Amino acid sequence: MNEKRKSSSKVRVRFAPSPTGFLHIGSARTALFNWLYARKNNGKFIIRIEDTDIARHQEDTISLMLNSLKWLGLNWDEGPDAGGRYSPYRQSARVDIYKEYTKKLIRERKAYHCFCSPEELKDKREKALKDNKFYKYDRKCLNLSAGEIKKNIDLGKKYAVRLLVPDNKTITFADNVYGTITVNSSNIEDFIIIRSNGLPTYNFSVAIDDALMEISNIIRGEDHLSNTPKQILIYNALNFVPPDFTHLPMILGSDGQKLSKRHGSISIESYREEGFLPQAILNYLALLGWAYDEKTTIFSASELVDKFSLDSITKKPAKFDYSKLLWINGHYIRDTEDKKLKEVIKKRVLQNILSKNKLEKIPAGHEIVEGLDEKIIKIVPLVKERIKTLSECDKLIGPFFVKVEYDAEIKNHFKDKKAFAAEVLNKTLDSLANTSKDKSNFNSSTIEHNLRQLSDQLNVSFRKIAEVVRIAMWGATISPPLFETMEIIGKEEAIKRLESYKNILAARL
RNA sequence: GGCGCAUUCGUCUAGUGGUCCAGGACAUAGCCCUCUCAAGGCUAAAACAGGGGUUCAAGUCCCCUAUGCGCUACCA
Repeated sequence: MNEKRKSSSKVRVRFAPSPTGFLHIGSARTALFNWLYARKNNGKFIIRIEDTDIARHQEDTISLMLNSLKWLGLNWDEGPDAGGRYSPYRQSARVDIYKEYTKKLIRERKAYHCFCSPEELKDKREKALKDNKFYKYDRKCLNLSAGEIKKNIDLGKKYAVRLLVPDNKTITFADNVYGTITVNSSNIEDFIIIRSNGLPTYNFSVAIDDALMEISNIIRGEDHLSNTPKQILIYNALNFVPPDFTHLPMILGSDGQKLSKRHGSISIESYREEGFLPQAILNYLALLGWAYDEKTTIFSASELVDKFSLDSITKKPAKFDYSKLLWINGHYIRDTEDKKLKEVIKKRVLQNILSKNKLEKIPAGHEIVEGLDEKIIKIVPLVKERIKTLSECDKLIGPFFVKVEYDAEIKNHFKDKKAFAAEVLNKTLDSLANTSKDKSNFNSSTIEHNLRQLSDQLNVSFRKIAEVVRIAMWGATISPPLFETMEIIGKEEAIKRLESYKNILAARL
């Protein structure tokens, strides 16, 4: 057994989730910072699964998390699926290692058997709490003789193993973010390192694995700051050299409370479904607790790698600001090449628009999925700067693919101006009928030209004319640019829609 | 209760003793552009938690208070 971490200067960092659910915002930020540090320093990024709590363990969440990580573009060099020379990368497969070290600690009298039952301990703790007293394990089992221990074990009594924490020693470590942290060991009880089921507790397994896997830098959430002294105690007991520590400020909900489901979506997966781009999420997450300079807010992944530094991480917990994420996502949507956007949008059209509308609702010619690419590539430039998420896009472009629906409000839109609206529709239909049968004549500029003429002719502002046509065309007061939209829909369908709305008006006249 | 950590516009932040009547971004408001909605451009409003020190000089250093958060589990 190698007792000391090799003093190599190689950067090795890890992301160590416990498989209890989706990858959420906070974990993703931790993963990102580890990844950035590894890539920046030509180091290794390692994934380790901390699955020592059988009760909370959910096997299927492992692949869910790994998929989210992949989707974000955070690739790893060693991990449960990738292997590596420090495998296995799952704590459940490393219990023999922990047992080995436990034996050693017991042999050296740095740890001891504890036969106290969880109920007994709980009672003591609650009593202390009730009396407003400081509670610490009373070391009832510390001085059991070898014979007593053997007898208990032979009797089949369950036991846990506790670390013997030295009294009144100063534990100090330098955190890259929070500076020098000092704790007196007397404030730490002899905490359990092995549960009565034989599995290690977090602080024990994490310290051993980080040491054995030669992790050079630990980058994790601030909630672990108070755990660090305990882990240092373990490093010391085992003669391991502690790594470099960096604790990241927490990410909180808008109310300053711990980010949770109450605050809306917290899993990366749900952001993906909502239509956020991975680079937008990465960019936003990087800005939570880190800043490069006084003005830059947009960073590509490679710029982040290039500019990232542990020194510029802030201490203050950050509130998650959904509207800023939205803005960044909108930026990246605008920034994406049309061709690439077309692919993502196409997927969503097939999944969310065409599949959710029954065939009979889709007008003739629109159920055909061929020609979809050509159509979407024309739509992309019309919508890319008006959407902040892809799910907004779904809503905006629906009528390109599916029959328009006019709801009650839209049907009533022209209340006392029905005659005017009807006139606009009639004149527009006329001019469409008069234009050559040649379909190439049905393009945005001639459409616009005709409508502008109509505006002059009726002496009505152009926007009022456009409003009528828009509502007929889109069943909504907002739409992508009208004339380009009509060109994409095609003359035949455009005429149909003008007539449908005309009939609605007629019915109400 | 004990221990630890934090505190600059509503939000994310810049700021490492003078260059800060505190800079940027999101959000908000107004104007411009405009076929709607956006996008874009311009402008506005908006902060050093409070109190004591140290210093010629404090957002920046020290102390106290307040508030918030974390740990205090046979969770991680």
